[in-house]
Amino acid sequence: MRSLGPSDLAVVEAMTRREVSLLPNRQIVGEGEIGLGLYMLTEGWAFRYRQVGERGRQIVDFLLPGEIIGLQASLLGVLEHSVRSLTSVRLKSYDPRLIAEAFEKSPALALRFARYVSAEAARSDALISAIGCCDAVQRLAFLMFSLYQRQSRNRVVDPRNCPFPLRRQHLADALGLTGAHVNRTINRLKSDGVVSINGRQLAIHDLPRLSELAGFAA
Amino acid sequence: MRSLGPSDLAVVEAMTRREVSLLPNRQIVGEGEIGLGLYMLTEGWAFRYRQVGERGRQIVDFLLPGEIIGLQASLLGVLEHSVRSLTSVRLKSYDPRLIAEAFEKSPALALRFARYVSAEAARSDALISAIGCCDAVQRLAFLMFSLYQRQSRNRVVDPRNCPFPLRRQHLADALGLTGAHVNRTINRLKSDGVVSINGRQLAIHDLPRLSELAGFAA
DNA sequence: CGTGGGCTTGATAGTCCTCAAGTCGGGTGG
DNA sequence: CCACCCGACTTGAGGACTATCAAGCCCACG
Repeated sequence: MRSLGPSDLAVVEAMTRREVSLLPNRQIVGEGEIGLGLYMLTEGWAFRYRQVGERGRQIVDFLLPGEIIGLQASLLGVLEHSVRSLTSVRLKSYDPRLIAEAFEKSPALALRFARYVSAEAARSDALISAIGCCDAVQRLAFLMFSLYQRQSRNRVVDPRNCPFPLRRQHLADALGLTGAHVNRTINRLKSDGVVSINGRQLAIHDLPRLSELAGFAA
Repeated sequence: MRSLGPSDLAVVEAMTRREVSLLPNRQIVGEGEIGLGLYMLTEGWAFRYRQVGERGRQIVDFLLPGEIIGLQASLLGVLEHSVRSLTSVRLKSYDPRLIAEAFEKSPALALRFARYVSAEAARSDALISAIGCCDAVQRLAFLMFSLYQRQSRNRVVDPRNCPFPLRRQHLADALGLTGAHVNRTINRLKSDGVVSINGRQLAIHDLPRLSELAGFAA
């Protein structure tokens, strides 16, 4: 993707508001919010989710540093999901009118936004496939591999020591499983020598195997 | 959404190619394709899906008349899924460069495309939630209700006689179930007086109940 | 040191899958 | 017009996978 020109950046600058920090597990945007929020996650992880019924929570995507929060909502004008911080995070806040402004004045920026939304959609589609067609081992492998790969795009990541701040319950809520079963499945992956989790780090012992289980053709 | 101006339509006109008809269950775009296709579905239904492993097929979305095929692929430049006709269809074909052209010359059109992709993404997210958190009855209710509602947006649809060209296997592949279990579940919905399927028509006997089961707050 | 949340583990049950056989209906050719 | 045929639908029995519930453990934290 081409980088943006000075005029594109000026559009962004004009709409930048302030920067805030949040503790883990705080609501960033949600169904209770007034108006639409538009943010960039400058540090830390977050996740997008939907409340299902009274007790069910479906995590739809994880958000990594550098990614945008609230783009879909700003485009559609309605809030179909909520976003929470997973770790401590730092957010840059923008005026949601930035979107409309970009489409009017900065085609390169608008195209970026559109591609960003498409990429999110592609991730959603991949998650649907994993949940719809795969068993617990494959689902976990899929999520672990995806998150490893997404982190690898921005910087070099040691597969044996990969940041992985998700708790069992996050994995469960993202993959349509229960915390208990996620745990059992992680044990199996560990005893099979594929991956292990220590604290908030993921250690990938057999990357080819993981990617194969994840459904990314070996 | 505001309607497009004459200059927007001119951009579309210039990129319009030809119109084609296809029989049911034909590949429209797929992993085997050369280049990216961009189409509008003028008549009939289609579905977007991903091949998972050797035998698994996950349907990610259904496409109704008036909807666009290949937008995500044209934006990202890669094909993450395939599209097939569900019924007989009629397609208008466009030059994929229409996308880039729109972003350069027609902000209103570009915004439309972006919103379209966002809406698709929102549907994907909703499907994730249904598959991840709901049992078979709720998943079926969700899909039936969604498709009824989408059709209702364009024209008046009789709930007792709603077009529904999906076979059991399509329902199964979309919802992460098997054809056999879809069938049993449909029987239960029928004996509970919620909906019934006759040929290619869906008859909704209890719309409030269906929407409640589907997770759309009663 | 007490406390609480997350993790771990076990027993049990339910949902859904697998496999397979039988039925139905629509299209085709004689 | 009827017999045939194939694909889709239907139904049943048994089994696999995962949920549910509950208890104990461990560690971080106050």
